[in-house]
Amino acid sequence: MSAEQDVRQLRLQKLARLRELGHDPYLFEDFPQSHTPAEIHGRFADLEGAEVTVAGRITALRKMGKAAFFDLTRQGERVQVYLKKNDVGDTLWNVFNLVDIGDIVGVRGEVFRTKMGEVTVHVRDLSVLAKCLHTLPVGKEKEGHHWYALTDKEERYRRRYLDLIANEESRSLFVKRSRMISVTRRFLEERGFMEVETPVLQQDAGGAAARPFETHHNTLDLDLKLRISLELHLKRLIVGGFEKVFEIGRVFRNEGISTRHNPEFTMLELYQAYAKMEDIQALVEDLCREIAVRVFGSEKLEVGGVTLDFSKPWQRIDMLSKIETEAGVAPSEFETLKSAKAAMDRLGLPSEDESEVGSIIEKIHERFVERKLIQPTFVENFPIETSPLAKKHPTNPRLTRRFEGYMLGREFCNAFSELNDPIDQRARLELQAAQLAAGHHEANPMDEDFLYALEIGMPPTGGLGIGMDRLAMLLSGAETIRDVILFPTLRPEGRD
RNA sequence: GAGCCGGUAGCUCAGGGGUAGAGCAACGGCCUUUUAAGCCGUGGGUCGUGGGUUCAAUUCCCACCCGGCUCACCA
Repeated sequence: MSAEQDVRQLRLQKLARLRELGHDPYLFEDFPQSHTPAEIHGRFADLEGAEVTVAGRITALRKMGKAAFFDLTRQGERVQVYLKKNDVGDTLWNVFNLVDIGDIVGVRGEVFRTKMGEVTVHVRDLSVLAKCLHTLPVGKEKEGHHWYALTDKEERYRRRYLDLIANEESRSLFVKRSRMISVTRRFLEERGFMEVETPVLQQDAGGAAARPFETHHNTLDLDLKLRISLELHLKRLIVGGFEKVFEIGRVFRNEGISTRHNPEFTMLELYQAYAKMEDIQALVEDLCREIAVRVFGSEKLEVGGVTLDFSKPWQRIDMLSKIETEAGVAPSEFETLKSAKAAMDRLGLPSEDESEVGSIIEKIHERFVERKLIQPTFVENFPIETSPLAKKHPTNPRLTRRFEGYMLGREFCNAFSELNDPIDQRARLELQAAQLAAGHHEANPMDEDFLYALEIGMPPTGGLGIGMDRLAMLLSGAETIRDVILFPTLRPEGRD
């Protein structure tokens, strides 16, 4: 007996026998519970001898003739249950003998402590609430050491429900991710931000440098794209008079998949009227500290051997100055395309396809600076060519009032004082549209309605975008973005 | 897209040109305070898919599929 299909047949037979005994698991609609496993342990002094009800999945089963112990696991918490034939009678004993590891059961019984000292529920009644028809990869565990957990990454991603059952670290990571987003939402609401929802389906997807997914509306016979950012609609709302808005939503980018990229991911964007870049920096500092404290319990987080310190102001660095110290390229070398390409050649980076100084600056920054930004850091003064929606720097028209946030050598946010000059914005979008027409799939399309909105008048505004998956990854120490996305995008399993 | 690594029982893995092994899980038996429960016994595999070489391929070769990592892409 081992082929998984045989196990399934056998368990279906057990299910049939349960029904013959008048115990149909699928007739139960609820199971009120008096305590969680953690409460039973934590309040043992009060509960000893008292009756409790608790339900969960059976994750271990130790039968000993006419008695048995089993573990019930619920929401990552575990409690041991003891059952013996004399206490429950023949019928319930027969029911119990049709139970397997993986089944979901509810029990009623009194709390006691075993000879070995473990707090345990002594069963008087037991209800099978769902049969598990397959062998469950639960593994075993003692003193924090695990045996035989589900480790195959492909299986964990494709069948996340098994991963969540088998790997407590995975379960708790997704709880943390959820709390991060919850804390973020509350943080913004407390500061007067209003949450809004803007269209996912758009005729032209702009606001970021990315290639969109394409789809089609049948009735309208209209080709549509999935959004690549939230930016342009949120700024329309600032024009409309909402002064603090945010959206936490899915965006879609039709690009390669890697440990840091999933085609769909969760973006937070917020816009605050009458605020500038520095105000947004303070907000990011406050938000990260809030998340660190309220989700992870401290202003200082141990991640991958590093202590991330959110208790003090972040370091601010100038992009070009840092490139000079880390890569040895002087700001003056970025004055012409020719000298910038020469600098790239000197650093061993391919320069043939480069047509803009700004792009070269960012590539050198990514290659030589980014990975060194371990503690929370803001990089300021991005080149104008790669920042088509940001206000110009007041004294250097080749730079913008834009910054990105980094920690652990990775980017996680992007923000700027928003460009609200409709004439300048038109010129920059025309340049983008020309690049798009020339085959740069990631360039921004022209958006006449957005420009019309700016012509109505947008107050000076600070904006921010945070990749919430990236942030979850960084703060939790996850190795890949797939570990913080419940169902990451994978190729379909080949039926070959 | 390129390179490297991997895919063997439900899970975690070993093996290796001659019809495949372990632990856990499963099945049968014993066991009324166990906890990686224990003891005795049993079954379980298209070795990712398809070709090729060979008397013989799970093993060697080629192609493909899926995954992982690194790089590229991500202005």
